[in-house]
Amino acid sequence: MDSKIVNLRTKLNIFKATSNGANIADCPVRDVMQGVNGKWSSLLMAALAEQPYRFGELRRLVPDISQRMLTQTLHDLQRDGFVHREVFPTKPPSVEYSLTDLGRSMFGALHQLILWAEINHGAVREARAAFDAGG
Amino acid sequence: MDSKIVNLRTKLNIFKATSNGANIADCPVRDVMQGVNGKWSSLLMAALAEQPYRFGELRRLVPDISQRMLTQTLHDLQRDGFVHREVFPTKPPSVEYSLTDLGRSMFGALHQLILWAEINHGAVREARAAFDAGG
DNA sequence: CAGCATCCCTCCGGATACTG
DNA sequence: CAGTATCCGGAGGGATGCTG
Repeated sequence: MDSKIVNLRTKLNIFKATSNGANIADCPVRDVMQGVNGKWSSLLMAALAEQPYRFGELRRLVPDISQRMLTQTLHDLQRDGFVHREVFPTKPPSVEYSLTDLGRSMFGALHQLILWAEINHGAVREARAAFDAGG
Repeated sequence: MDSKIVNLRTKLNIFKATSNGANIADCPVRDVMQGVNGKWSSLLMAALAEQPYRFGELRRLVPDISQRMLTQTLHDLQRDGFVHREVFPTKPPSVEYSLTDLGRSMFGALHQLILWAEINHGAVREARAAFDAGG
């Protein structure tokens, strides 16, 4: 048993949240994970980790995101301090999105998960197939 | 610009998915992230990374999860090959859940994000407060 | 170009009651 | 103890149309 993990649970109250009148924000994991939880968040983080992009460019990069969800997800990422939004008063106006320092820091961790997903994608698919086949 | 990340996008088609007739499973990030995306998945992974637990123990560890969601999330994690489910034919029966090798491997990456969340929770909350206050 | 507003619907997930 | 079954409200998210 990894003592670091036990310490993590004990010290940070990973599991305690809304019970006993506490707010969900008291649980760092749940609170911060909500940023990653969105259907598009990690995808947009990966895109902006590459380089800054404008609104329309992001739409083209992620063809099947609706403009509503793009707006909303970028807004949420901005609110969490991960994304910086810069408006250039050109005509027509253009808006550029980029990662903040906090965003880059967060993506450093998220990146590990993305790399893992790429490497082990096949294993996960096989596990699913086996599960669906035999039980 | 990090060439590794550019390579990631190009090579793995992070952003392409359901367009041009492809399945979402063609995008490793989206496909695997769905496991993490669940409201309870990462929490249960963290719990089981600590040690194997039985159904009722998990309920007590995560007081505000409904038994429906606990069943369903464990089922999904099992299907993805992250969690092993072992039934002991005792009376009354007991079921133990533990991480598989694949699950432990995945949690290695997820753990980075959890640690990040703990360390930077304050920064995220401050960013939100600032955003909500001034825009 | 970069969005906000509106409508609408799916499905996530909670509450409750019942089984092996 | 460890689940299934059913009902149901609300958030998530798509489609469309309009603005600065």
